[in-house]
Amino acid sequence: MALMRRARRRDLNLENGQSASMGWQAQKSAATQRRVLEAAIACFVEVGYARTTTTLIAERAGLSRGAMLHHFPSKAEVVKAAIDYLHTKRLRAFRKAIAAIQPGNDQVRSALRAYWAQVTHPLFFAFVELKVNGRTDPELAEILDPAQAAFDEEWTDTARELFPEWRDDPNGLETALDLLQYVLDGMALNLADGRPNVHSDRMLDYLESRLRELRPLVSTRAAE
Amino acid sequence: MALMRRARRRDLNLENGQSASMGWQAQKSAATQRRVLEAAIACFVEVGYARTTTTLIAERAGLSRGAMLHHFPSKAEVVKAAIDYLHTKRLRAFRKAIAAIQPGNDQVRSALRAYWAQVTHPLFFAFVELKVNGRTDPELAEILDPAQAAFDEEWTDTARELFPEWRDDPNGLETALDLLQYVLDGMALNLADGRPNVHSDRMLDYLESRLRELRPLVSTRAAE
DNA sequence: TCTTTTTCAGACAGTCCTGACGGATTTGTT
DNA sequence: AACAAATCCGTCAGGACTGTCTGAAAAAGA
Repeated sequence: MALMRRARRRDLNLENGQSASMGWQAQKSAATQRRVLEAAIACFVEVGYARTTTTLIAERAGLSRGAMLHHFPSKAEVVKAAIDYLHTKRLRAFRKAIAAIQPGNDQVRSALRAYWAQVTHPLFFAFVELKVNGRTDPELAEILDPAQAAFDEEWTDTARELFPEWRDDPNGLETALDLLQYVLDGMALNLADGRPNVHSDRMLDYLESRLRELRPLVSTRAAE
Repeated sequence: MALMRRARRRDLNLENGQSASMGWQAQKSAATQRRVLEAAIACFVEVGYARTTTTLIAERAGLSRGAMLHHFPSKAEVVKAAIDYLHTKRLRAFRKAIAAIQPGNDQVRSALRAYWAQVTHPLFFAFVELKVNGRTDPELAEILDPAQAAFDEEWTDTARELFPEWRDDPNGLETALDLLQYVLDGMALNLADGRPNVHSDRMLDYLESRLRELRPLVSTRAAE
């Protein structure tokens, strides 16, 4: 039984759609834990990582601190779980956005917009908070780095699938991906508020042209 | 006299080269204050803004907390003064780098490298710390925003001077400047450690080509 | 030399956060 | 119904940080 509880807790971090399979009261536990994690992430976004206290998280989750500390015995555990949760959430949103890209449509533009949406999403701010604080917090970096690496890998794999014509020019593909990432990250950080403006619109157009330019010519280019 | 002290303190924040003009013992005071501010900035870089405590700053400056609180009556004042100090320091370093660019040399490359040096400098991490924490700390943002704006303005003015041939294409110039800033900021953040690698080198080359491309043709282009 | 001002150091109270504990309530099982 | 376990809550001591206070040392002026 204690074994099942542990398993249950693992499940939450990886998936959160399957609540029917287990008929226990554990559902409530899982729901509570999810509430806590979402509250934690919301705190990262709204008050910053540094000022996120266990009191604040519990309050926001509609829970007492004691109750929260029952599910997550220490603050570090909450943070770790929240990072995993955030990571899967970002990845899921990203996959969804990518899956919506049809081969018939303008793939470059779609991928660009998908990444841009990714980066202007509030969750990205949470990630930035963690990343910046991770620079001076080795313990945090240790949790964060794998997540970041997994996200990057997923992204490049997806890109390779989406643009098979780039297969023979890995250097060009890497350049394009780096360019995309750097520009959008830099833009997201400088825009502070996620609102698009004249700078971001112009830069997105410009960037789109450059990516098109970097892309090898496809033999049958019906989309362009 | 108390009036002079105040004036003296102002002077430090704006300039710190002129210690000969005032023959007072105030020099020691100025030196101490400078030590404090440099210690504060070093703390931002090394342990992050959030974990920077007055105790840590004083310790690092080789001072007692009481002594420090004599010069800066509260932590907020230290932070404010440190930001001003950091700002002038970055600006000075930047001006120096720009001034070294000769019309005869490759101006695009030089300007690019100057900005890149700017962004890989430790002081940039301090700025990032402040910027990110400013997102959720209005009081900090209030101090930071003017400094950032001044820096940007200085940078664009310098660029306008340096590249007069861009006068008739303000949109192109803005695009180029935005591109430069976004790419390098994004790169600096993703590289965490300031070390250049294959990604940064490749991107710098690519970026240089794009900037050249954006630049209007100069009638007498001896430098190219 | 004596006085005044400035600079520096240590000690103090007040506040906040964390983690631990004991008890109450709810849920699942027999 | 009765018992066991899980879930939840309030309180506590310990530690850290900030800001204020008092007093000593050093420098300037008379």
